[in-house]
Amino acid sequence: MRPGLSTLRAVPMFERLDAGLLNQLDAISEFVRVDPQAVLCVQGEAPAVLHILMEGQAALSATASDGSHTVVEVVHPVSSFVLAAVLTELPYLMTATAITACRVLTIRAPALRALVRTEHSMALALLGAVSRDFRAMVRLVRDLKLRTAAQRLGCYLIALVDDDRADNARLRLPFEKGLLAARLGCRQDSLSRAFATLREVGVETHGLTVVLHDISRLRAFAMPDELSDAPLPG
Amino acid sequence: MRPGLSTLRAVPMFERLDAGLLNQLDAISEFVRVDPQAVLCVQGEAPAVLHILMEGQAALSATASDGSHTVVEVVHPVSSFVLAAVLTELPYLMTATAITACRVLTIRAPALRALVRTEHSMALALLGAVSRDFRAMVRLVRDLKLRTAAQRLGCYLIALVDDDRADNARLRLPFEKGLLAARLGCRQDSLSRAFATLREVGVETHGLTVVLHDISRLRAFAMPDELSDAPLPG
DNA sequence: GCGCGACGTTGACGCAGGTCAAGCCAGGCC
DNA sequence: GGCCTGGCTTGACCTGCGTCAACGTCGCGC
Repeated sequence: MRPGLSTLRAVPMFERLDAGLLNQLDAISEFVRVDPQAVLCVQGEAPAVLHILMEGQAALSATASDGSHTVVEVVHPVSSFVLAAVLTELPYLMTATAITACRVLTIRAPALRALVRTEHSMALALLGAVSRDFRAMVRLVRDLKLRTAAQRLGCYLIALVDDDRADNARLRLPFEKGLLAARLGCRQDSLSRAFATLREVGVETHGLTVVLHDISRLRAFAMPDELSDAPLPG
Repeated sequence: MRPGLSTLRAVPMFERLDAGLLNQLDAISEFVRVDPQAVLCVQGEAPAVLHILMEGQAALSATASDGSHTVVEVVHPVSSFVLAAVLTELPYLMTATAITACRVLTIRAPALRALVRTEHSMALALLGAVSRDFRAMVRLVRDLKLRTAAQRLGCYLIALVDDDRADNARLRLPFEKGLLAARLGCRQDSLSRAFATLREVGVETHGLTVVLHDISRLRAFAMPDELSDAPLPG
């Protein structure tokens, strides 16, 4: 099914494009439903389409030749993935799997590349998108090397609080802890231990609801970045 | 000092640009010598210039607010760094330090962004460059999570061998082991142990010269990627 | 020759986090 | 009610690697 202009305009990297271009995009796109556990693309294959996740959650994971694998990123709406592979025409570096039921916008790679080549505004839009993706990866590397799982969890919780000034908050995790663990780059067991560690800095959990009793203490423990590129999606 | 067209053409991402554009680039660039230990840009500052390393080695490192820091990448000629920061106009995520004496091409950020906005071919050139950078970061994350230091070292050594078919080789490390350790994302101590581990799969070292007695065994141990985006620079 | 410093190696130790297994709790179904 | 299943937690254990310290080696200036 064609996505239509309103759907395309809901994609941040396309929001500045004019209607003519959106129509061209519409002509090379499909808007599809995807079942949980479905595989959207496979590491090592040549990129056929650009994916933009509109609803649901997907995991990007890498597999080594001995079969061990790791979740590199959890994608939330609305954001694209495998953009760099599509632009360079090089094989996907990761396998994308739907975690929940998803709605995904797929854009045919060769046609998209043609559009980039002819349309300057499209090139600029994608340039911004890849640059932001790149920075997200740099942050990820930095997080993995400089922070413990408990600190990463702390940063995540702090980012979930709307009010910057509040010193305590009650919030609800947007998804199951297994998925949260993947997002934070650790196993579920370790996430459990991380929550246990955070209890000492005033974090209380009951299922998916979390109470932060002392955000400044939590902040001192987790050392979140002063500034982030973009609001955290979930 | 102005770099001149021949220098600009030596930069892979600029090699396809026409002379007019290169002249415009030349007008907004400087070609500078940098002493070892000099700081090229500082994490958290707004990006003033794009850097392109023409000679020497530089380290990109990230620092947490508690002062701990880590080398994210070692840059080799000829490649740019902090491109994404320049394009998004967001603060540098890393600090760049010259490891050896370097020659660096710097391009003023606002003028470069203006050029990107008006010149389609420039936008395309940078789009390719950021995409490749992005993929390099994905590989880095995957390496950190799926391979041990010894395996990373093994992959590195295998990549240094010119002849794919050879089953043994003698080679010389292109720089000191301390720097190699940074490149592989570990301390020098761990690199030493990694070399010790590789002895069991037929790797012999004498100072900077390394002898690989059984590349297929080494390959089985390190599990290098079948395909790489680009030849390894060093 | 001597001392000295840079580089490199090795051993002892600690910590973060992966793995495995057991246990706990809640919901759904019979 | 009993039972199963799936999410979550906990404990025991192990491994990879960072840290610290000691030591070997090479090259340099004296």
